[in-house]
Amino acid sequence: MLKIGDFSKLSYVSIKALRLYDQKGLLKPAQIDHASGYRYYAANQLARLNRILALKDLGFSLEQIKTLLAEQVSLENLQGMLRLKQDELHRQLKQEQARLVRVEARLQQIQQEGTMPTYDVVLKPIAPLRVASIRETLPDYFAVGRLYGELIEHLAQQGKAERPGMTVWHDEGYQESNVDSEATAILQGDEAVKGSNRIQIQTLPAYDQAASIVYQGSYLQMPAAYQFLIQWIEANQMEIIGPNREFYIEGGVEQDNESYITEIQFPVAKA
Amino acid sequence: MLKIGDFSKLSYVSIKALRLYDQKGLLKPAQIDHASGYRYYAANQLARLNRILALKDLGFSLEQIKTLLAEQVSLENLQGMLRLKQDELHRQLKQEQARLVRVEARLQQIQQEGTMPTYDVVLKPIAPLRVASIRETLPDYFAVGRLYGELIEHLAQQGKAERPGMTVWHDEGYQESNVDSEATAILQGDEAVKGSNRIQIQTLPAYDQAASIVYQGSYLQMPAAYQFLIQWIEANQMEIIGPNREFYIEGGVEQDNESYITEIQFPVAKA
DNA sequence: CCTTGACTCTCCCCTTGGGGGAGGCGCTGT
DNA sequence: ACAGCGCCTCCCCCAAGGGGAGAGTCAAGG
Repeated sequence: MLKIGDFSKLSYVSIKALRLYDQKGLLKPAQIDHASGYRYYAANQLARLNRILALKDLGFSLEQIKTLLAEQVSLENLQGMLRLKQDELHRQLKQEQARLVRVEARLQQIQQEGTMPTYDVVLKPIAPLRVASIRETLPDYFAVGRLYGELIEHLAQQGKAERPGMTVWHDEGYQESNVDSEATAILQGDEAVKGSNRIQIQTLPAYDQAASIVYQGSYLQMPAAYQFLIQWIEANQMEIIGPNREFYIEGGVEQDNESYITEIQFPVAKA
Repeated sequence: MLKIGDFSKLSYVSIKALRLYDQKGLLKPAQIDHASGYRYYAANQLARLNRILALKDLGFSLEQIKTLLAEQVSLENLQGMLRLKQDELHRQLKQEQARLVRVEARLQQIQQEGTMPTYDVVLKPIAPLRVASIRETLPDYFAVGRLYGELIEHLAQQGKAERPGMTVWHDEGYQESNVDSEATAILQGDEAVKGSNRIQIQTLPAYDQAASIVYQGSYLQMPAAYQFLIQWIEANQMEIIGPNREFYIEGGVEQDNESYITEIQFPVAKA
């Protein structure tokens, strides 16, 4: 019979951990002195402890190990849990690799710019979005303002207030002219709003991932932000899988207001 | 000014997290109503929040992000932290890959054996070890018992009790005869013990990693455990980088006592 | 103006796998 | 018999929030 300290040295497992495994029911000492509370381990419990360590090393939690060590666990269960863990590790591995790429991309940006990058790209999921919208091909990007005028007026006719605006740009890449634009007003949950022959009520699709940045400044300088975002997407080996969106978080009709805040989103997926 | 709920929806960050970032000093609301305690955020704080999210996504802790966001952080510091993170991610990646290999190896074992494997391989570091030892080339593995007799007698002459025994097998691979064997008695910390012309006092080298299993049973059946361990080492793409050791955790002079417990260790490194 | 329902506040407990330490006995060697 | 270490339980701590209680606040409709 070994006292906990001896067993700890033998197994390279801390006394604290051994007591925890006792408490969690993973490895009860072979004997416990009821008067003193001292734990006494048998040398052959080292085998069970080693099994625990091996499973822990495979990435299982103590709770999972407990079920894996239960007598009644079937071979299929065992294999199932291992396969699950295998999948999980696979996914984690890919995630970590992507993370590494992102760190490297940021290092490169710093190298090039000589300072902390101006923008920060965030990946986020995009939920489906109910909107009222007008889609039209316009001579240039700035002409979209007129469509918002129409939208606001349409809502006002139904006694509705102005809504946050968002533009969907349907073209792939930059257009000198003939810009396929969709101006939208974002609707709440299940709010009833009527459309018209120019104005459509629709639900925009969700995307698993979008790369987004928040841009503060005049609309005139926005192409630089676009360029940054598109470079980031390329550097991180992703591809654009849908039309991009512009959310006007704080905005208005002037072109060169430096305090305007806009969020640009590109739906993306790992290439 | 946005209330915390609006800011949360805008940023896809939970209210709980926003309050935490406030408390930790990462992102203080632009304004706080002193009477009600309500937090009010400005839209342009979204940029800072996005920077926080981006850095978090790179794997930094909130504390690290706080220092990274401090105004006085220099470009070198920034690059340094990113490089460090890059290294860390590299190491983690390799570890995860090794873990995945181990899961796959275990799945294969189960496939072959049709049951939970008999042994569990544990990787552990090996500390330097002070021993009294006799090294000799013996006719076979079992002959090592005689050397322990000598060791015990030698210790007894100095008024010392018996010590836990351990054998170092210096040959690479299995030997039919002429087994280069070293029987050792493990000494405590800095205990003074004299050697002799046959008995050496020495400190055995440390190893970063050893693959070990605990074997319970007769010495006669031990080769099966050896085979298992060596297969595991191969399956996990490691190589043996030193002589293996046998610790007699519970043992004696009989050959076929089924309750004997032995730990087998092979120093290894990633191939 | 009042009420109601949706928001928000602080405070507390919970998660994993133990680490650190306090205060109080137990074991062992001399 | 005593000293010194070993062991016990109990409590608090880590990161990054999640869940919920109880109480106060805000905005809109009647």
